[in-house]
Amino acid sequence: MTTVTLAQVAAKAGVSTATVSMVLRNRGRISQATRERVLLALDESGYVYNQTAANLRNRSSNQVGLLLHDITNPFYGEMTAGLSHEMERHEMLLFLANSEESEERQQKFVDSLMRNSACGMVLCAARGTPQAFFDGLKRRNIPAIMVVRPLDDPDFDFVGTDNFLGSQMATAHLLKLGHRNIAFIGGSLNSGTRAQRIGGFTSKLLEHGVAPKPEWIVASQASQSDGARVAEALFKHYPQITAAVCYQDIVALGVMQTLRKAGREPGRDFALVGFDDITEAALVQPALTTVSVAAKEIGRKAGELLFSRIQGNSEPPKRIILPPALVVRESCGFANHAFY
Amino acid sequence: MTTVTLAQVAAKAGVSTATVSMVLRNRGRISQATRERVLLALDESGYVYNQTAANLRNRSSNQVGLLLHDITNPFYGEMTAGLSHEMERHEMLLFLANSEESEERQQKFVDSLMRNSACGMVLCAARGTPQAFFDGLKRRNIPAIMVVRPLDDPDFDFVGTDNFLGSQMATAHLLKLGHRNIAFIGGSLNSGTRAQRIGGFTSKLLEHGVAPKPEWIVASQASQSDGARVAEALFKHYPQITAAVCYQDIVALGVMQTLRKAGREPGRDFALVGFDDITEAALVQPALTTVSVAAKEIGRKAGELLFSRIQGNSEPPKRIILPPALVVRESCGFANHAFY
DNA sequence: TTGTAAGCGTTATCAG
DNA sequence: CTGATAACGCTTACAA
Repeated sequence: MTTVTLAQVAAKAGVSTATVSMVLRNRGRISQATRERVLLALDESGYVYNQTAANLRNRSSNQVGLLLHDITNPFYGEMTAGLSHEMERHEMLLFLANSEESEERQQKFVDSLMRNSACGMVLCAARGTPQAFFDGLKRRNIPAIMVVRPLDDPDFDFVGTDNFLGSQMATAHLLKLGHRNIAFIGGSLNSGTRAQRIGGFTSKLLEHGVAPKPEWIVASQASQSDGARVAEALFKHYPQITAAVCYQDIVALGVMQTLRKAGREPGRDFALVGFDDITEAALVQPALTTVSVAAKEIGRKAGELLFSRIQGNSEPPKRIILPPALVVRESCGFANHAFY
Repeated sequence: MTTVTLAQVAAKAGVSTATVSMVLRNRGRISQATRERVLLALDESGYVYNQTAANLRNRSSNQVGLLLHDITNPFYGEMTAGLSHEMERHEMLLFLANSEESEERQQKFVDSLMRNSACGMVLCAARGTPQAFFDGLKRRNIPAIMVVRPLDDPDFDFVGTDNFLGSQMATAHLLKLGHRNIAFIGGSLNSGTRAQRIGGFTSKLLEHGVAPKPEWIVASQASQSDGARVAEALFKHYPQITAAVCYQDIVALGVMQTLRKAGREPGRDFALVGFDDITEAALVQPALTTVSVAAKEIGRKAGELLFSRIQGNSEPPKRIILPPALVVRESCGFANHAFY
């Protein structure tokens, strides 16, 4: 496997490397005749452009990183698809890493990106990442967009959704349907996203004169089984609960199981709203009413913003908050008198 | 942002670049004294290794590509996690691309990998990829591991599961339970994976003296709703069917819906086996008996094999076929007298 | 044990 | 419009 170089193509075409380079990149003025000669030589030689050499020379690159904490979560799968699509449009390559919430792996990935002179990155930082990590990133001076997990450092661009508003919409929906005994199920205790969603939940309850009960706000892991487990304990103590806002769709699916096991049919005997609008939400029976946060769109927007930063856009840091939408399906009953 | 180079570190430490390079890579014999001096200079200067320059010089790289057709499919999410983890162990970076079944995007990604001198790749090729694509890949002479979708080209390494055997296990299970009128539901018509699974299905039927009925083998898209739709038509024509092997778990979930709609309870009036063992399989009611294919393990194994190829392992192409396992749950009745 | 210097394959500057 | 040639930052014979 001999690699064909520009010089070899140039020799073959009887021109200089400078000329070949210019033809390749459509720069400068090249006569039609030589251009064709070069193109032919290029074609015949089976030349493959060496991006590494170009990057070294240009002190630049076309590679960006994406750091997630859990790629197996369908939400992040969607987001990755959106970002990947956007990067592809710009002929950029996407490095992927999965921190699995390990701060060490996260740091290693970022270091690796620096060594490989990536030109930017999109991060959904591991839970509990210390400020030092972000400070280090700033010192590096490389475009970095934070996504999904809210961050209070105002120096970074951020793309996410309005958790507060989404949760308010879900809660308002249940209230309009007449529910008063509403629980909030799911999320981990130290999650900022969860804090925002709980904020939306309780504020909307209060707005309607309903006092939030702390005992009815329970955490769970991001899995169907843990959602089911947690809901079981909750409903045993408080059978008067008739509705719930769930932190995530997968948790809502678990809650559905628990309800059925107790002989209560979701959508008839109990109203349930989820969060995320994952694919399964539309497919399950009854179809899950949920707050859609457009994961793909977050990926796309993050990609767009990252690209503009790479291009040199130096406006002050932005916070792009995508509006959530309430997707009314069947899990709160077949009522369709919700106007918001 | 001035980039610190080896030369600058060398100057600072009062040694040559060769010395710094050797210290950095723990090569050659360096006296303890100078090593320490260099380490100090390295530290004080905030030096960042330039992998690009090293790669150019070495005509190598530490970057591999992963091409999928649908990253939003949970199965591939799992697989990606397995591969990513394995690559990380070897300090390699992973490029990700999502072909969305587009042959053009797939080709673009591979070309891009070549330009960036990736040192290997893992591919789950788009459906209907022409042989020319694979031939082109061979000419490139770069380690490439195919995964999941069976390929009849014997020149490539392959990691996947034994669809034939898995399907046989599922079918045998139903036969042992006494079923004779068994359908096969799901998969797209031009899928090689499906062909293998159908092969296992029919061969096992024949082994037990049951003639496979072509009308009872129906295709569907990879969604719960289409599984439901397809099953509905099937059961209307052939109410005598009492069991089914499904191409995928999600299809099986759709079939469950259809059964219930017709007043038949899965696990009691009808026996159902799925394929994939997705998370939902364990959680649905009745829990789905299914063939497990260990997506994460496929990713891990593919990574392992790729790494060995990159290291120069030139044994003939391998086919790593991970053994499927029948996970008996409740959707075929609560019988537990299956011994295989 | 350490230094010198010639590449790796591009790009860009400057002549011609 | 085209050609020489000096970088880009690192590695590695080969010298010293």
